[in-house]
Amino acid sequence: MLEIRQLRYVQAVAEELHFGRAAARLHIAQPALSRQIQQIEQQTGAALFVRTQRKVELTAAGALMLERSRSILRELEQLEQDVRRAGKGELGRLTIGFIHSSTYGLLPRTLQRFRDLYPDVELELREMSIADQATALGRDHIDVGLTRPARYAPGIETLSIMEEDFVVAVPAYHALASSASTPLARLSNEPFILFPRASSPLFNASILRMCEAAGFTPQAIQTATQVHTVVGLVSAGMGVAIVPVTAKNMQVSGVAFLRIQEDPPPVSVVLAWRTSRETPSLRAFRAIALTVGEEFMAAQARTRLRR
Amino acid sequence: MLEIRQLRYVQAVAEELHFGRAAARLHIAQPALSRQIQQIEQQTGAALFVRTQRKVELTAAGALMLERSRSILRELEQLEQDVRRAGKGELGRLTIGFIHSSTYGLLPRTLQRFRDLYPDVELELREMSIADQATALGRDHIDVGLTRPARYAPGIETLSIMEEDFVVAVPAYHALASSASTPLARLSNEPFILFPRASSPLFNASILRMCEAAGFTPQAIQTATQVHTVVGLVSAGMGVAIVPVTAKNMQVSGVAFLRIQEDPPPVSVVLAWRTSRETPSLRAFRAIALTVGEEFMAAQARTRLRR
DNA sequence: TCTATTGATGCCCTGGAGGTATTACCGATG
DNA sequence: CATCGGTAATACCTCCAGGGCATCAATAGA
Repeated sequence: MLEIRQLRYVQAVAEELHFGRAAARLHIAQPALSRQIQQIEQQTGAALFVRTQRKVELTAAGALMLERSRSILRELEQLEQDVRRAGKGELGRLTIGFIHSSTYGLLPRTLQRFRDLYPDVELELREMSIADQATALGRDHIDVGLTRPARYAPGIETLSIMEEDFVVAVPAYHALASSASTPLARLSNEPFILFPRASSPLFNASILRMCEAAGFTPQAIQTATQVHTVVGLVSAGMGVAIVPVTAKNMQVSGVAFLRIQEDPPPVSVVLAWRTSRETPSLRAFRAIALTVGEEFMAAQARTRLRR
Repeated sequence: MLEIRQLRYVQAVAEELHFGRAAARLHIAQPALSRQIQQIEQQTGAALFVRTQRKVELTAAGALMLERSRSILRELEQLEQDVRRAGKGELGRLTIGFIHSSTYGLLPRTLQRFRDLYPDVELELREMSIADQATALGRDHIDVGLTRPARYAPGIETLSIMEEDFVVAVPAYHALASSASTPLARLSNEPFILFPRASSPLFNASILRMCEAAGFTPQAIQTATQVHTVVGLVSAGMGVAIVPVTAKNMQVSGVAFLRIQEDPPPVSVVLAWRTSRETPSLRAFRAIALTVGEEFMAAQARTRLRR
């Protein structure tokens, strides 16, 4: 089979139409080039050049080979570049699972920054519940999940990229609505909108635990899986709720958010991925998500200090 | 730059996912392959394979390289084949000039046979006068001309591919129309349709010469450049003419053709081309045109014998 | 713990690509 | 017409990168 070297030599001679100059351009001596061309001609059985003593001319076969060689050499160069970029994670495809609540801030900012830095990595986005992401990771349906801590199968690695505080959400007309913060105990007799234990075990357990620490068990009047549904129900006046602070970004009117004076443990947003499917793009995505998470937390801290 | 060998090695390992088997397939030893792959990875800075002790897996960069390598290797193989074919004249493009009279038999049959044998040579056809072909050859506008003997510039080679007899054409109602042949002297008082000396010097001179040998000078009542126009005028009853025998194939009714008893020298059809632009396709075309010409002459001879 | 498998490493060898010197060929030039 | 200049081809030698063989290292499985 033809070698790349041979294509480059043919190209040089065909373009210079002069063995000496072509050899100089290739940084080899003229006899070596002459021999290589001869060998190619022998190998293909086709005369590529007509060497009359005073000039070199292309034959039809030579012209064909020049044209095609150029194209192959271009492709090869492109391939090498692309492999290099793929190795650095600048090229490829990343399928990202994410929970709905991350669409309010964390996800869009991460995506924007990632696209700026790695414009040639195709991103595919899939909104999925925490549980669905766990199984999707196991089946390689997604490369990475933007999700919450949970029990993952072995081989799944997680990285906490941000912790967010819980806040209390009350209807705008509620007596507490104008306060900046409240002890949890003040809510002991309020009707609660809670997360169902089955589908949102993390939120459910965290909230029950903090209420119990405050000395009461919240009375559920309704449950809802997604944070934004819960906030919607609060806005409709059905009751109060404890939600992660990102809920503030959801643009639901008629709801006031209050800091919890007991400072209960925050809830994490994590990235989850399969260790064996680590790719450079994934590493890059992790790094970016982490810094974005840190920025969000810094913003949270500033807000807290201002009050 | 990447070498073809490297692409083939990557492809083999990527497809086998096993260094030992891949090496066997490449007819080299496993250590050599391991080293080559390492070198490629170092050269591109991208990990192509993940070697866990029990199995080999592709990375994203490796998958990319596999796919693109396949395509480049295919192209390269195709290139080598095509160059080989171009060298044998089975591929390329041939621009052919031809005189109008060759369209009745010689040209179509040559083209048909050439296309059968060399289906991948593109043929471009240009009807041109003898003089135009001479200049077109000098300017490389055509690769070969199907024409008549003439004075060509130096560097133009010609090959006679067939000789055709002259015959006499008379209107169907003419007294001679039912004869198979005639001596030229019988035409001494007929009105003649002749070829103009300026644009058809060969026919003009040949006809004048044979008439003079028969003892008379033909009386021109009209001149016309193309054979089929001349025959048309004969059919219209304007006079008689001396034309090459191919005129019989022109499907003009109301004309009778007679052999000339003096057997004057025939006229040639020649191929003309520029020596320096000799290509394999051109050689192939010459060979085919020559055999077709011989077949036509054999057919002429048979016809002559039958009478 | 031992064995089998498989990729990596060390060391040597060789073919072929490349270099230098030279030749062969031809056109130009006085 | 002899000579010179330019150019591709040839002869011969060198050297190195790709390849082979032997072996190691790491891990899974019995």
